[in-house]
Amino acid sequence: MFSKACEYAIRACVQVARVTDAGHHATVKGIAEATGAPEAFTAKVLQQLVRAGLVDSIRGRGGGFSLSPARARELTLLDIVNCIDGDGVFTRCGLGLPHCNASRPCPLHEKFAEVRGRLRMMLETTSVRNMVDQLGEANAGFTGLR
Amino acid sequence: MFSKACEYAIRACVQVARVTDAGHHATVKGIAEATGAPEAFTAKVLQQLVRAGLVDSIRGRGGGFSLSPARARELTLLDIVNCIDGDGVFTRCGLGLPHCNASRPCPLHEKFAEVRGRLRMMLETTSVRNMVDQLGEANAGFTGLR
DNA sequence: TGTTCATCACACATGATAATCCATTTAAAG
DNA sequence: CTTTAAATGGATTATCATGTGTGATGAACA
Repeated sequence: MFSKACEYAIRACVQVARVTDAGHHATVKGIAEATGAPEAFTAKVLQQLVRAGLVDSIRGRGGGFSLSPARARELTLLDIVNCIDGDGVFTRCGLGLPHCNASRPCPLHEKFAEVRGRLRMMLETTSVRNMVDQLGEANAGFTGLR
Repeated sequence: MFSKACEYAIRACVQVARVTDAGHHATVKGIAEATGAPEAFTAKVLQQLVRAGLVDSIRGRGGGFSLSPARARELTLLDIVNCIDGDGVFTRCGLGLPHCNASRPCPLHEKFAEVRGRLRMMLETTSVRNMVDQLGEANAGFTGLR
């Protein structure tokens, strides 16, 4: 469905928000451990998120990544997916036909559009904050999910 | 969403059914041209479908691939997707968490399950025959869709 | 019986994604 | 001012999906 990079990005954002809530900056090392993602690759993905302005970073000792409560409330999974994977998941023809569109639909076009619309809606209405809330106290480390 | 191989497989099945309806056997060359897929790769995908028993093939001169009307009515897109891509699309965690399941769900689990269920339902209720009917007379070559 | 047209099987090549490595920059702490 | 901890950026490698090539096999036809 999504690329690995995108999956790591979503997990990372949730973890960054959690750590920010706890009053610290999140380091690549800590994020990678908590989310079960490779450290170097996580760093790459985080860079993309920072460059796009989705999360903040502070360099140097004591630095790390952060996501303010206000931003975590605004930032949706759709934003993250769009940032890493682009909008291909929502726009590309399900059968891979390059010239398929509303006016010249492939036999699956309508049904696919409906499913993808739901996916998009689901991502658009789910904020990073929602994810953190869902996690709750039970999964103290996120690690528990692995 | 699906692999290229899977997209080609679905397109190929539709074309095979069309040609069978017209009373011929479908050749790799013809299928590849009609569906706009690379010939050698199409051949490979068709082999998988044949081995799995989803379509029939006859070797030698005058041979090719066929899909009887009865089979085309039974054969669903879900069968094809399962044959080529497996069931990962429907079972894998949306965030890529290996230990995510119903009893230990990730924050997105429920919502994802709902969307994937719809996708699955959509594929399960769409037969190759349905696809051929949708195409209709207007797109005589399938090629028109490209 | 040999030529031709077709699938079949397997090896090979290419390209994109995933993952790693290393040097550089930045900033706090000692 | 040196050490240490951290992000950043570029280059490199690994893995896998995608795509190609080549020979073998089978069946019809002349």
